[in-house]
Amino acid sequence: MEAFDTLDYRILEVLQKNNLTSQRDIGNAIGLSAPAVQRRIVRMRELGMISADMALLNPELLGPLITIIVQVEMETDKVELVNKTKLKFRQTPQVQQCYYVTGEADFMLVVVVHTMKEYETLTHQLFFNNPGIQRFKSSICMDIVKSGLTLPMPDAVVKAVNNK
Amino acid sequence: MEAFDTLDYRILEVLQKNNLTSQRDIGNAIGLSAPAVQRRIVRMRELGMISADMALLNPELLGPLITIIVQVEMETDKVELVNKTKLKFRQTPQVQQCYYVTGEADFMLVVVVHTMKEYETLTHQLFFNNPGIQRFKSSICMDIVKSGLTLPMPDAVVKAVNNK
DNA sequence: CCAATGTACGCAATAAACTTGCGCAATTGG
DNA sequence: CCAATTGCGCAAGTTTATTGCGTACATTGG
Repeated sequence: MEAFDTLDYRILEVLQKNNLTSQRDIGNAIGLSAPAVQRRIVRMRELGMISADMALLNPELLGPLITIIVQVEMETDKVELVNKTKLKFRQTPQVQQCYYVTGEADFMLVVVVHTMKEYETLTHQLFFNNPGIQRFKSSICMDIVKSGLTLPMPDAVVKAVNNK
Repeated sequence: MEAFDTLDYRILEVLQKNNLTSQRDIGNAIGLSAPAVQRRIVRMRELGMISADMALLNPELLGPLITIIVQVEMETDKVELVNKTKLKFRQTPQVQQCYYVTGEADFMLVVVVHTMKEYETLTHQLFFNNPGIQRFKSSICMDIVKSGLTLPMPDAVVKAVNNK
């Protein structure tokens, strides 16, 4: 009742690549009926294993967009201040991703804006107006070589599929 | 025939958040019939505006996963070598995202692995075995504060929706 | 100015996919 | 050994997606 089994992972593997795959097709691929697949998917949604279903858009066609990787360094590591900063990043639409990391920088951000002017405004909002932030370094993206949020499946699943 | 209009962008805005939204619901939201929405979606898929449809999985529940941000610095900027390196990154499943950027580093990678041992093996494959790579810096992710690939809509669209 | 063309729409019908009820088999626990 | 639980497949029911068709509107060319 608690955990997920290999069949679940194989369903996830498919949905992660294409969540419009019909339950019938998934069923055929893994040896289950469509309703069985459906019930597993519902369950995985309820348990939060599948957290969202989204369409991936093409940045090239959506208009001129600038992607910037920002490394943010904080003055102190006060928990309260860090949490407040996290919240701010989370709430900012232009911040596509935010990682709290070890090393020199404290945060790594992936920011998407329409213009450099918008980015400048954003830096004021996020960094200059924030007392806890010491420094930030921007790396402009010239090429999105690869983009995705695909996660690797547990080793056991990978093996099971390869041995088929 | 060529471009996209405001209605298209509003459809994209919805699908980007939840691509399981029914065409009827989208239609009601923007004042179109379901078939009209359907035809626009088909067209946007054909033109590559919608490049994929995927389920987002929960890293916490999928098992122990380690996310690492890697900054890669190359020795030379020879086009040939850069392209070869891009290809290698693109083909590596553990590389979730790869950005070719300006600044100190040449590449920014988001890497996801099951164990540090796997990461060590990966660094050998990707970096030590690659003559063009001078140095790389790893930042271990302690918290995925925000994750997504949502793109901002053209300003005109945003305004149009807010004024409704 | 008026036809001809193309494009996008809505409605209605069809097709496909999802969802649910039900009975059965396998496993688990008393 | 029996009752309870779990997950399955099948078949029916429901919703959603897709397609055919006629119409409206804008653009173009005579």
